[in-house]
Amino acid sequence: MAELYIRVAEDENEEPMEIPSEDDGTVLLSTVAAQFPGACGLRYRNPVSQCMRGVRLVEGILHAPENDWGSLVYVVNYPKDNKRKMDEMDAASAVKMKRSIEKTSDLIILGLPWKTSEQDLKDYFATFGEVIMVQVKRDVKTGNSKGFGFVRFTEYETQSKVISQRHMIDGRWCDCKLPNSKVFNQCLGSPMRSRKIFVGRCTEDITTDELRQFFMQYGEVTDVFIPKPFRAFAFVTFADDQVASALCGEDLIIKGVSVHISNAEPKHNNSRSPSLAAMFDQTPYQYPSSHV
DNA sequence: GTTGAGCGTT
Repeated sequence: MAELYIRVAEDENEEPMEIPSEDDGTVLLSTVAAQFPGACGLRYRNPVSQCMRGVRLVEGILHAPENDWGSLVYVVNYPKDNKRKMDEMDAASAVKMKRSIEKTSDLIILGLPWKTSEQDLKDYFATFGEVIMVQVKRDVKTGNSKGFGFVRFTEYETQSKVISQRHMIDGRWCDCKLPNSKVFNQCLGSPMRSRKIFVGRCTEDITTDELRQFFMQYGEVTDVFIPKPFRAFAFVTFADDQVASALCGEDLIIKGVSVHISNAEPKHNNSRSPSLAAMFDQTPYQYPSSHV
């Protein structure tokens, strides 16, 4: 599809602005946000049904309905807590609620045969339900399996079933459990008022632009930082601390990689996380009063 | 080129 411009407006009755598409016909959310700061998506009125329809958004990329943007006017979506008069807590509690009801987690698989590959894992676990991520942990130098890995399912019922039994994989009995990091996270108390999140388990091919485009869907992103040289983590700062705290504890999938979101800790700090310190120490962790 | 309880390059 040749490069073209699509018509975007704040509101159906406002004058539209022309916004460029990419070579493949998609439109980047970041392009929209450049003109409409805080935008998190697009919608349009379907000429046939007269209903508003949402535009497909995958990892920061907006896809044309029916592969053709046409001459329709697309209307900007904003995060609910920006536009509507919602209670202060709603954005955060909505995510937390969703998580507590039926949110899947990465599961650790212990005892894998050395030869088992990610494809083997995917083939095996697909018999239980839809798999959205598998990993075999390997020695970075030799590439040899460390004998354990991770799996993530779409459906919570699938996860429950998989946890409830042992698994014969390539001739060995393996256990699937909630990883320790998860168990601790469930004990996390009140979130701190930080607008910055720590994005752990990043791979080297994930760029700052991709992080920005991905996290835009949750709220306005004001900063992305990736340490160099590569250290497998990044920081993302939102305009709204509610968005940041709502994401803490989540495992999100970016470019097929499961990254882990936690609160960005203060720089000078002992190696133990606040939640661990709070659990094992008598003295509660003191959150810093001013922290960006 | 080995191994067999564990926990994902903060």
